[in-house]
Amino acid sequence: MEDVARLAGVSTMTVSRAIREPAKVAPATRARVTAAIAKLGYVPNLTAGSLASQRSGIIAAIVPTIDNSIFAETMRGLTETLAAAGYQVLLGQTAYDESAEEALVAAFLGRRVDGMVITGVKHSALTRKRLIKAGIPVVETWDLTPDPIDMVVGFSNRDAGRAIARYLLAKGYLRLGFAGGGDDRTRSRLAGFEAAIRRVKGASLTRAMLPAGTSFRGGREALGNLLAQDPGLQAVFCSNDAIAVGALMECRRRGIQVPRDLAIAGFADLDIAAEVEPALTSLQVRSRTIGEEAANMLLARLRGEPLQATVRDLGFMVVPRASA
Amino acid sequence: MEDVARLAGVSTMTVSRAIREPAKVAPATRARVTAAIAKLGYVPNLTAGSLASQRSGIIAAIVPTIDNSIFAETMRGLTETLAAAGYQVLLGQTAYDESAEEALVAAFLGRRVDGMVITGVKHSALTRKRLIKAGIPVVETWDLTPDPIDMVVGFSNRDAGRAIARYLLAKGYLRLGFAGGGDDRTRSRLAGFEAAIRRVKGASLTRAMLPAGTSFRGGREALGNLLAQDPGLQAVFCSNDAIAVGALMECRRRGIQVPRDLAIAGFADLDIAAEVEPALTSLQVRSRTIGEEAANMLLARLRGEPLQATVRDLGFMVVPRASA
DNA sequence: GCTCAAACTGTTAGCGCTAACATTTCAAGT
DNA sequence: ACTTGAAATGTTAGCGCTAACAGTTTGAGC
Repeated sequence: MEDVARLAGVSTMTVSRAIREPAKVAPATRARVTAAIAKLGYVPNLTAGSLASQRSGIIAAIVPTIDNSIFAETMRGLTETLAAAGYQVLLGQTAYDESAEEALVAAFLGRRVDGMVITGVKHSALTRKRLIKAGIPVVETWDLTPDPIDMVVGFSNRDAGRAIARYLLAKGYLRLGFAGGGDDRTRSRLAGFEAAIRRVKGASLTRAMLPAGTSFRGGREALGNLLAQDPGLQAVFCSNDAIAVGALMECRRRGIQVPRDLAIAGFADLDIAAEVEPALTSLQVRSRTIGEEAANMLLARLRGEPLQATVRDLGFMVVPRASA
Repeated sequence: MEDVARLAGVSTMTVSRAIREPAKVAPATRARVTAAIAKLGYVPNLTAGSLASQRSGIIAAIVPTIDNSIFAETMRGLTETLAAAGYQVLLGQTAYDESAEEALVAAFLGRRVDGMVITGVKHSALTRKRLIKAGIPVVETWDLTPDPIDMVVGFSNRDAGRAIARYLLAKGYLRLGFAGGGDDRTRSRLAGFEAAIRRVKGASLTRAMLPAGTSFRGGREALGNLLAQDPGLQAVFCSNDAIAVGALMECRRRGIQVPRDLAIAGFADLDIAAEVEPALTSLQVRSRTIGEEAANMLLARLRGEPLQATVRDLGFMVVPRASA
């Protein structure tokens, strides 16, 4: 930076300003600085800048996995909205492992990120404590809780499970199955699904629990598992669309007609849901909006604006298609 | 850090050492420091540490998109291997946009990342220049070039296209189609595919180019497009499995039997390829290994070890299944 | 008890930048 | 010419940590 300053005939402070607040530097000076930067190929050291300014310009985002495109749209919404405000997103994956989450949070806080977006509302006590102590804005996503660490944007997984159950029951399916992974949000969906079924006389529930994070293959296996438990099964709710597509493919392989012999419903309404044959009934959540809203809540807090609400419910919608 | 030092009755330097090189601190001292850290909830400021040590402990990775799970396995291999060596991965997405790539590279270099992994071998002149000037280890991936910025690990997309063409031609299919996006690697695959077809008398090629980054829906549309151009088409090579699955679904919808009426082959051998019905013939690339090898090459260079080779060809394999 | 190297701990001087305040410049108003 | 205040630029003092070296302690060997 000193080299640039010398070449442009100004002080380093003016170079710093020319880069970060061009409006505060006279046009002629700015031009000289810009030319010097280009000539020397100077790349400002953001690490030093962060240390001096106490702002990193980085928002950390933690998702279980990016394999599963469920979270991809959320990340896209988040990244784009934050990028427009000059922030960069640092992405971490937990692989549905609480201790990995703990380590990630610690590492991110060590980098003095300006804010954090974290999937889910269930975290270890230590993670919660650290986040609260850090005093940075934190947005939890993809679920709801009356008691967020700081802010939360998402939808009620429990209500979503209940809605799918009611939809299937209303269609006359009574012997229902559930296939899904073991993460916290899936369990909430299952709880809602089960609660709605319990209220209907004659309705039954068969479960096939999969490891968290499974997809197509898991769906195929789960279908076999469910049919082994209850050969008279009428409809299956899969806790994500990848599992549902796997189940659909297994039906095809076994000659089971969907939805005539067995109805299948998915969750998250991924691209693929509308494209498979038969098209998949699914529960649409506003994945991208979750990311955008998380970004907006973060930005509002970073700007010091008072927040309207710390809990933001974006809802969901059952999307009926051919499969159920 | 000073608070911790005071509470433990040592200097800040000893605290620093207790954290980073515990072996160099006497067990009793270490215990006192650890206790003080726990008591105060101290989180070291890695930004300051990076500035002082001139090492960030961060490796940047740039992929076109994480939507498409093609790169997910590579990222997993990379992240896990680097994490074991104490490095963290900072992920950036370009959305197949060269100027976005340029901006990302600049931002990452500003953070003084210790190394960079970047998808593909075609980059803007400015990006190349900056990376070379930065003097950090750089690994290009998912393709090959005799002239890498620094190192490259992947496979020949051109040869891969050629291999698929030969496979289909050997099966007796002569009227071939190609569906794929407009990125550099896809173009290489197409070039190889076309070159192999040209050498066979009577063989023909019909193309449907899609925007880079399309998936299921793009595959369906491309199939319609191809059949409109050549109703007598015998086999289609899709430049990734998502497109191929889309094409497969469109066939089902149109009552086209695969592979009897039309054969379909994909690329990348994603999980889904083996699970759809009929199972998808695909070209397997060692996605995870690419990530692991990229990490190992980076680490070797960071440790100052002499490198065996700067170009690493991991090859590929045609995986015949039911669809072609 | 004494030597001496190894093991441990402390001191000093930045890393490259920016916040906060200080100073200079300059155009407009009198 | 002379004030005046806004605009432009400069100066000073760190941000929180670590490299490099200096100093101190320890214990094995004689």
